[in-house]
Amino acid sequence: MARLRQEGLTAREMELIQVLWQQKEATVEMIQAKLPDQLEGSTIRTLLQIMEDKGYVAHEKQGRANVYRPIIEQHLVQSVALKYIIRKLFGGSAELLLVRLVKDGGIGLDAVTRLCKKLK
Amino acid sequence: MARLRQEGLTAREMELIQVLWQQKEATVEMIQAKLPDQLEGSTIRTLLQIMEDKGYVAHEKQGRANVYRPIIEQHLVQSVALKYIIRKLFGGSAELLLVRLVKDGGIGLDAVTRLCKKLK
DNA sequence: ATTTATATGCTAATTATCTCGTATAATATC
DNA sequence: GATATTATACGAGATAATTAGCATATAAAT
Repeated sequence: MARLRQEGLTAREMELIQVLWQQKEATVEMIQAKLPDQLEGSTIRTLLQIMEDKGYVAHEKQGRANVYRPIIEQHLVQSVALKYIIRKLFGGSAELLLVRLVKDGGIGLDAVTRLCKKLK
Repeated sequence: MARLRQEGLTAREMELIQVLWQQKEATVEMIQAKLPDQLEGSTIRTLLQIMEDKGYVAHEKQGRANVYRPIIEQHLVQSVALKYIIRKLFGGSAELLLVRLVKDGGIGLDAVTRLCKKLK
């Protein structure tokens, strides 16, 4: 039976591709070392395969190992995720999200101010 | 075997509790009407039961129907979601999230500035 | 060239999430 | 009080996500 998967990245897949964004490219072994949880190589390989099917990563052989690299820009995935939670949890208001971010202390007010100046 | 569930809200559960936040309280039927997808009442009831077990909603009988209400504040769930995607997609940097938000045009620079002043 | 080591690709199991059917209980109606 | 109605609670199956075992292939070493 044909496995039907969601088009987007799952939670675990996001963890993997984040490593790829940081490292530009990586082998299974390198990814394994960077992950928060300890996963078997075969597990990581399965996920990479799925992500490749979905069109998020590509690989080429180098020596006997596969070297994987992301083929989608990080900011695209970020944008999609942001839009999603703004709509689902903040009633469509990005401003409310920002307010929440500041109030939570996730970002300092000075940091916001600094950003304002830099982008002006 | 004892079903072990994650502590947080799943995607579908968030949809339901969103309705409860908006309506303050609601019956299964009311929730059903507000949902984007068409779900059977029994499905919604199952989800509500799970959410009640997790401690997110409570209910009381009114007539023959259960009336459900959220017992967790919306901003708490918002915070958790924000932390989640900051960690998963922005390498732990809330600043980067803000930059992306502005660059995407999700929030105007003037709005950020205005917020800066207001919170100062 | 043969051996050794190890990464791969396949397959399958496990866990989690989502969904609904149906028997039961509770309410309303007559 | 008997009957019809309808929401509930339970159980269970379907779908999706996560995980890893293992036979095979192949690069590297001698």
